[in-house]
Amino acid sequence: MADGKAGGTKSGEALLFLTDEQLRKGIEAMFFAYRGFTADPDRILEEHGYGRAHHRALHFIARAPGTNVNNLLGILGVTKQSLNRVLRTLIDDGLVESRIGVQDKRERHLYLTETGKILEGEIAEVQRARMRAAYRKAGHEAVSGFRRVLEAMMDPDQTEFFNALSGKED
Amino acid sequence: MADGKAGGTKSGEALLFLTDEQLRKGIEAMFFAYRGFTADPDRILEEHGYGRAHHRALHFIARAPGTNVNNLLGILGVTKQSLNRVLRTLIDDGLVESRIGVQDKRERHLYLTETGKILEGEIAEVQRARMRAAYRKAGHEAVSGFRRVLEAMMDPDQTEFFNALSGKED
DNA sequence: TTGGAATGTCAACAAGGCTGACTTAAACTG
DNA sequence: CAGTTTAAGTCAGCCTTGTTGACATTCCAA
Repeated sequence: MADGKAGGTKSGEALLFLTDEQLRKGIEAMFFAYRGFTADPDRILEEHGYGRAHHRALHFIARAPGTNVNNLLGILGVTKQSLNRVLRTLIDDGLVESRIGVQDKRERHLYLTETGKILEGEIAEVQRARMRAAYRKAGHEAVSGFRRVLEAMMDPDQTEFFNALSGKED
Repeated sequence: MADGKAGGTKSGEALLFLTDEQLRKGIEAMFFAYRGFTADPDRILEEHGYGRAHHRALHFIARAPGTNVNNLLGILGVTKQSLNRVLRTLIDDGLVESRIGVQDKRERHLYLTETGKILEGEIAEVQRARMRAAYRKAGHEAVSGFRRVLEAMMDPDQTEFFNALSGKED
């Protein structure tokens, strides 16, 4: 409390003078934007009787086909039991296939079926569409700033997952 | 599908060439960042036996003291029954005060009590701290891009609430 | 061969969304 | 003034998605 505020130091270039008000706007922007971000997927999922948890599973299985359950648990940050319920549904509905590991037969490797790929693709497309539109509205010079702030906001372990998923090149 | 890709056109300045891969990274960044964004508040809330729903109510009451229930419903995008449960708890616990309207006695105007202000302030501070740190890490030129993309991602009605809450000046 | 890891399953529970139905009080309107 | 609409609250019940705890199975590795 006693620290910020006054810019006793040098330049003004590297130092950010962020009022609580500016920070609060950023916070509220995150809140409202996240709602928009999930709105389109939610609509499609609802038609199929699924929720966000199903989407998250589909997304990351699509992203890393053959991933095992433990890895998925780490990424999603939920309990085994919670994920299992969702996964069970997706497997029973024929959207996800669970193959027993070859080297380690305890592990189950997860893949999307053709049906699974269709639904995942449909959802991914509306989500990309919104992202595309947002980038376009904001201007391309906004994109890198957006991404940099988001990455800086993650917890370190989340950042690891994020980077591990990245296809290296951006 | 047949359109994007090839940059047949002029410059390259105004046009964005966004691969699905780049969009996907933005999507995943949103996912992981939002988790970071809520992590600190969640911790504090848990100590008090509250959840995110309580935080959202506290936040917007703090932001717009004297707001009525209907307005809050609009901002939060939940049902009356859902909000009521949370509000009931906060009122019973003495964090929120509900005053009958003067002009319109049907309305209830909501205010934080001193206790409510303390908890809200505590949560707001850790959230601002993370936002501040993220801005600092990302560099100040990233901030405006971040904000512009988020605003562009909102649904129009959410944008309205967002702007209505803003103290005009940024 | 035994300990531990990975997975799955059952049961129970809680938070926080939802819908629908209904009440009360106040305000508005013809 | 009567009737309708609006704001809020409440009751009951449902769903998703998170949580714990207990326990079985499988199978790798020391």
